[in-house]
Amino acid sequence: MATGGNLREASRRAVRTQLAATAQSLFIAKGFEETTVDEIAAAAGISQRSFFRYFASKDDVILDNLDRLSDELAAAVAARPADEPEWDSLRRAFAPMAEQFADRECREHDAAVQRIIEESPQLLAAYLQRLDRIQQRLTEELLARAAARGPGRAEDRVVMRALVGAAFACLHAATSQVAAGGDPERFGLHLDRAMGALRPAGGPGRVPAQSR
Amino acid sequence: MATGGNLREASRRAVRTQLAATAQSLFIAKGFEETTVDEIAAAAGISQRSFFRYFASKDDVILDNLDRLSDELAAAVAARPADEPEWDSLRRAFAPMAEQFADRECREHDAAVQRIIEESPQLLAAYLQRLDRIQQRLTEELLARAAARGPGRAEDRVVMRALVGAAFACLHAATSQVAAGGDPERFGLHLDRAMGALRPAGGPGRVPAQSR
DNA sequence: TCCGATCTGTCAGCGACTGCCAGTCTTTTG
DNA sequence: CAAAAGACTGGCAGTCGCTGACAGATCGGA
Repeated sequence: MATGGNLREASRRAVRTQLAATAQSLFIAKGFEETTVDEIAAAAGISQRSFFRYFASKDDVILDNLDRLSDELAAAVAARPADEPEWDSLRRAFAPMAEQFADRECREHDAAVQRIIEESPQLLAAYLQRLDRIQQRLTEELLARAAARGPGRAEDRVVMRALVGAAFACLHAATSQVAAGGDPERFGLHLDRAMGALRPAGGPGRVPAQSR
Repeated sequence: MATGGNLREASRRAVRTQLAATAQSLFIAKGFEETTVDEIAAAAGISQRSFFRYFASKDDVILDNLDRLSDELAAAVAARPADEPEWDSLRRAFAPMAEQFADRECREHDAAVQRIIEESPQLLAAYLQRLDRIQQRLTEELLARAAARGPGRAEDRVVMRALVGAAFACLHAATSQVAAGGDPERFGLHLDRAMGALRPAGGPGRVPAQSR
């Protein structure tokens, strides 16, 4: 049960990685929508049917990283002190992404992937929808955190959702800038500037209760 | 060129409206993804091929209102004084949508449509992508407005994009709340609370230059 | 009345995606 | 070691969204 399952699991992951790499180079060469699943499968030496056993959809080849990102962000937010302003917790949770863009190796690759995403309306749509799901998850998490701290003002789901959405708007703005030809090295700078400009007021950074 | 084209145009619009109504009732009854284009076309008494002559895609039956919304928002923003803080201009531009939700007639219908959108991942994805395009448009518009006013700090595309995205996050949060079973009448209230809580600081509401 | 523009349905086809079946290969078990 | 169990694969057929091409119907204007 130990080695057997892990070996299978590892093999599966290896094929997935190889498949994703093959697909990405095809996308860069021909464009996302101009590349058929048959071509990807043929280039990887498997059948189309098997492709869909590794990825649930053509989009998934590019976007499955977001599932990992969702877990990382949720963990990063959970690791922050409960009394920290939500905006700062989100900003810190985004930090690893900025570090990744600082790495000269990943930088060009990630920018290329982002360019693929933003060049295809279909992919961009799927991308935004996944970001939306991540926002929902983080909203619930922050909501629970706030409720655990002070059971007085728990009902601000809308404001919390907007706050998380605003933070992701900063992230998306910085990412788009990089994809649109901006220097990838400045990603962290863009993110900091945007999140600094939009930081909600109210004391030293707490989200204000407002109009109640 | 006057009446002829208009008559044709009017007829086309009428068919579109009828088609959209037929499709929406089917979506409400069976769900979006469980309803095929063939069924919609049959229910409307036309061929599938003709359906695609009126709507570019199945999504379009639900989402083509967004094109009109895009124009309305752009016009509303353009009508605001150039020296008004961007956040306030956006807030005012959103006002007509709140009024529409105040109308008891449209309220239930719009909430139902929004529920259809949020219940289908595919539709939600397309919806978010269209919102993204509207944001891009408004960003460029506000950017041009800022550049025309003071040619000093024109290059803040990222911050401006984040600002517009944050405003739409407030809009989306309020809309989702309504779709998720919240009282549609409170839409304007939710929107105001969210936009009040996230209003960027810096003087009386101007977006701060920050870290420069 | 006839001409041309427009609208329509039919058909054929592509691409993403799925269910089903059969064959292969590996792992487990008696 | 052989047999049963299970995972992985390819092929086939079919659905659904969507598109191009063709031909017939319809309608407005000359």
